[in-house]
Amino acid sequence: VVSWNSIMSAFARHGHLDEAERVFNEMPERDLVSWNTMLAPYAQNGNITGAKKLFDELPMRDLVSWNVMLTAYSQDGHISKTLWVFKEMPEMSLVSWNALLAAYTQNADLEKAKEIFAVMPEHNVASWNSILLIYGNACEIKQSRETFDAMPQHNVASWTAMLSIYGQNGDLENSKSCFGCMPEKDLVAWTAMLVAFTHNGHLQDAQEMFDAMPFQSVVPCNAILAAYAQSGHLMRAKALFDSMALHNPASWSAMLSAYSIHGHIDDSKSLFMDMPQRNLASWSGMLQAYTGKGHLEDAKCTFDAMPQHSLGSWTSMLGAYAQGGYVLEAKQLFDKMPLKDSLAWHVLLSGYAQNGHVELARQMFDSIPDQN
RNA sequence: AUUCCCGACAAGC
Repeated sequence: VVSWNSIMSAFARHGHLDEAERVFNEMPERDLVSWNTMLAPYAQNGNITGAKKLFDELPMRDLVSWNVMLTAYSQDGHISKTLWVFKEMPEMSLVSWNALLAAYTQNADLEKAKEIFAVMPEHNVASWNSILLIYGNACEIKQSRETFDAMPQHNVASWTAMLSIYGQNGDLENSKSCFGCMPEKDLVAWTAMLVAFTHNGHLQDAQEMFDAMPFQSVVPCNAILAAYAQSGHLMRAKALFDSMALHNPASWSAMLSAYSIHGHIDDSKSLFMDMPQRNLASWSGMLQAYTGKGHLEDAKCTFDAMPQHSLGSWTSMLGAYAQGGYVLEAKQLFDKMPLKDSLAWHVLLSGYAQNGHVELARQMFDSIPDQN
């Protein structure tokens, strides 16, 4: 069984889930490890429903199975579900506590995270890493650094987290020195350094990282692709996109939104048609292509065809009507919005104002709940 | 390296 399990997990590690499943189906006998090996990728890919479904089908469950389920929720920041599983599980380990802690980190809930950290029976590097991250996400760089200095050990994740935090705050020098100090550099570390460069507008340095990187993966490709795309190097971005062996949803949406933002509607459209699956970001990207150029008919068709809407898609459509002077349509759409944030009010109001509907604008202004 | 915890990627907000 152990050999079969090893083969399975090797496939799963490299993303060949279909192969892993084939092995699972073919093996003469299966133990809990086999089942858990099948379960884990669901959590790692953020497929909560898939994880839950398989979890419910498990013939037996051990601590690992429960932990996998716990992290499936935790990674998505579902606090209530995470807590529910945490309370439901028959026993828990340090891993379980860390997963719970990570859920609060996802939610940027510093107070709760500190509370959990204080009550958990023991800590390891992963627990400390969560704390330094949560400070970093709250822009408490000093606290983050103090945590880093105070923790008993560091691993690659600690160094990489610190590197990214500096990068997010524009401190490239410290990012670079983290990268230099790391005893071991893996794919994630390299990518984090690359991203620190792209997010701070250092395309050249990013490209050098990319070229020097001893690993290859879709993630760093996406990062550099997005950097080129955003800065208007569309040909270069497209060439990179075409050369990539693998595309994930992030690759598609980086490319699509670049076309849309820069007004290349036809390219947006053909890319959109080529997409193997479309998520909310894809639809929004396509919508943005039309609204940005005032193609109201196409925009509306796209909007109506969307399987789901976000606040952003509503506002985008609303803005297109308002900018085009179609205040009636704008108002109708506005009334249908299930949720109206201040941006939506603002967009509609500006639409009235810019098109000379002073009286309507005034009436609208008076009915705004939050008039700042 | 038989399965579980922490760090990297797109876009909107």
